[in-house]
Parts: sequence; structure tokens; C-alpha cells
Amino acid sequence: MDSTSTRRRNTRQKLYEAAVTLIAEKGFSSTSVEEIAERAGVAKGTVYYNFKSKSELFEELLRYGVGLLTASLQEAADETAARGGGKVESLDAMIRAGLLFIHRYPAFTQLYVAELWRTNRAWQSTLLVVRQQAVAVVERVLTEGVANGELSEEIDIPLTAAALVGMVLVAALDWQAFQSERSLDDVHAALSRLLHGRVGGGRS
Amino acid sequence: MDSTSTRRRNTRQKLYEAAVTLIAEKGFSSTSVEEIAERAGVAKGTVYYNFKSKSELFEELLRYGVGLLTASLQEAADETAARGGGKVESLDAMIRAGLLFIHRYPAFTQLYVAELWRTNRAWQSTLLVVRQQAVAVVERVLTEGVANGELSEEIDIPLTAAALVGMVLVAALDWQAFQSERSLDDVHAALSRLLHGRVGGGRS
DNA sequence: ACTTTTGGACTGACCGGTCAGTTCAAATAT
DNA sequence: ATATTTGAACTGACCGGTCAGTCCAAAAGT
Repeated sequence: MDSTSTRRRNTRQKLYEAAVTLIAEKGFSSTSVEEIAERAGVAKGTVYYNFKSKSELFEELLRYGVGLLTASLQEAADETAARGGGKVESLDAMIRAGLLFIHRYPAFTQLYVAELWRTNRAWQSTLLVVRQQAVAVVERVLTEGVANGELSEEIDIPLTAAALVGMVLVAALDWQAFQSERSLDDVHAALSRLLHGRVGGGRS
Repeated sequence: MDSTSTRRRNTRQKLYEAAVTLIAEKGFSSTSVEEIAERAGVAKGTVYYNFKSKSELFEELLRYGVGLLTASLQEAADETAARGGGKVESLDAMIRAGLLFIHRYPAFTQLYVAELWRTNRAWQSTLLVVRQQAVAVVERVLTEGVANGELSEEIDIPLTAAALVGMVLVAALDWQAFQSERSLDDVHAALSRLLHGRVGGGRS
């Protein structure tokens, strides 16, 4: 009944884990299939038994990872709403959820950012879908906030959503790479202040 | 006896331009030296006459590009200051300068973002220096703004600077890749609104 | 109970091909 | 004259993908 045996699922999981860190470190094309297999404790042929090609392994990895991210963002938004919080509060909670995700899966985030804007690559279309999934969660909250009256009607939803996602992404990676002594709360506080407009102040 | 003749400088320039687009498209390791030479209209041997290695060509490219960026940001800040504008105004001008830069040199930005957070690479130290150069310009303006009283003393300068840079970077790349029909003014307006706190509505 | 068969999962040597880097003699520019 | 470029040949390493064969647990046959 189970088309994928537990044994096979286990092997796949090990390959994902090996691939994600290696590709984050060295990039897709300078990571060899043999290396991935070796780190997963498996023979090279096994990779090709489980995946059609190196790219396919990578694409499935992307789908899997972004699935985790959007679920986590959505959950943060829902949980805030259930508590009767406003949309700005939801955005704030999503920022924190994003930071937590990146903290937990730093390699995946690195790899996502590094590959997202490349053109002409085989997995371009996969990335497009996957990006849209992530941004859509933020866009939805912004839309609701505008309908709500809580957010100004002037805001440009797609652009603002992209900017917010970018802010979190880059701030988190930077935190990780260059300011790792700071706490998650520090980073969250700094981003939250930006979101609430306590940096550029409200006038003019 | 110019240590670098104009002829040589010209060849270098052509190689930079060829390398930047190719590497942005396909990544460092799947771009071959022969390809770069061919696109530059130059023989492969010439590459090795002008640069020690492929990596060295890439590192010099990074230094060259970030030099252009920081100069452009600094100029925007200075020009605002000369007009008697405040620090928030300077930040706004820098956002625009950043967007313009990315619009003019999209390939360089792609490549920078894709390589910045990789670990264990040969040019890691070059990237660190180069990133610090770019972020420092923003940090300086923030510091002045705090000293000024124009910005709250509560803001966390390194984290806020990183977040602002990230916001611009990702918003611009996203604009380029997924929303290219929007005008530069639209994108600038959206980011400006975030900076001025007109999204999360400010008082508290 | 016990042998035999089956087929999914895995292995690793191997193949065709690519690429960075080196070398160099001849050509061309300054 | 000297600096720079050319273009082609060559090397040695590496890499993605293939494939004939091994392993083994469970089903089928006796």
C-alpha cells in the first residue's frame, strides 16, 4: 500500500539533510552528487535510485523547505488573530516566526536566497511558485489590514510584502553571519521598531 | 610607464562586464573562464595575463562593484546634507540611490546577494570587508541621526542598518524579477512609507 | 517447517565529457 | 623595444549519470 517504504523515506530524508547544508555552503553546482551521497552515508547510485537527477533532488528540497516556512508564518498569523490581535500584531508575530525559522534552518534560507534571483536555471519555475507561496501569506495579512482600516489604503501591497520579507530575510542572515552574539529578541525588537515606524518617526 | 595602461584597463573592464552577467546568471562555478573570455571578445590566455586566477577576477569584481555602490550611497547622503536636509531625508535619498544602482547594475547585485552568506569560500574575507563598507555608510547616517536627536536613542544601529539594506536589496531584486512593470518611483514610495512608519502606523 | 523465488533497495566501478590552469611561439599594439 | 594579446595544445582532476550485479526480507511453493 505504502508506495514509499519507510526504508526509502529514511534514505530520502538523509539525502535532504546532507544536500541542504552542502549546497548552502558551496552552492548547487560546486556540490557533487558523490559528496552528498557520502555525507548521507549512502552510495552514489542510491541518489539516482531515489531521484531522477541532481536538480530534481534540489527542487524537492525547495518545495519541502518552503512548505515548512509558510506553515509557520500562517500559524503565527492565525494564532494572533485567534487571540483577537490586530493585523499589525500579526505582522509582528510573523516577523518573529520568520526569524525563528531562519534560526532553526539557516542552511535552507541561505540556499533559497542564493538561488532565488538567478535567471535561466532549470528550477526557475519551481522557485517562482515557491516564492509566491511565501509572499502570499504576508500579502493576505496586509490586504486584510487595509480592508480593516487598520492600515492605510495608500500602501502598495505587493511591494510592501516583498520589502518586509526581504527585511526579515537579510536581517536574519546578517545576524547569523556577522552579528551572531545578538539575541533573537534584539533582532526582533529592531525589526519591530521599523515596522511600527519608530525609526523614521511619523512626520512628513 | 603607466603601471596599468589604458589598453589593459580596457581589457579588464570588458572582462568585468562579461563576468558579472555570466556569474549572475549561472553562478561562479558553472561559469567557465573560456565563456567569460569569449563574451568579452578576448582570448582565454588574456584572462590569465590580466588576473592570477578565476577567483581573483571575481574578487576584484566584487571590490570594484561595491566601490561604485558605496560611492553612490555616500554621494546621496552628502547631497542631502548639503541641501540642509535631515537624516531621515538622507536615508530616503540613499534608498533611492540604492534602487537606482540595482536598476543599473542588476547582475552585480544578484551575484552579491547570492554569494554573501556562503561560508567556507575562498573569497569569504573579501566579502566581509566589502559588506562592511556598504553597511557602514548607512550606520554612519543612523549614528548621526541619533546624536542629532532626530532618531530615537533606542534604535539598534547595526541591526537597523542591516535591515534597511536588506529591505532595499530584496525589494529591488524582487521588483526586477517579479514585478518589473512597476516604476522606480512606485518602489521608492513603498519603501519610503515603511521608513517613515506609515505602514504599521506609529504612535505608541 | 523448509526451500525457492521475487523484486525493491542499494552498490560502486566505469564512461563520456568538461573545465581550470599552464605554456608558448607568433602577432599586434604602443 | 617593450607590453600586451592571441590561439591552440595539453594536462590532470573531477563530475553527472549509467548499469550490471549484490543483498535481503517477505511471499510463494513444497
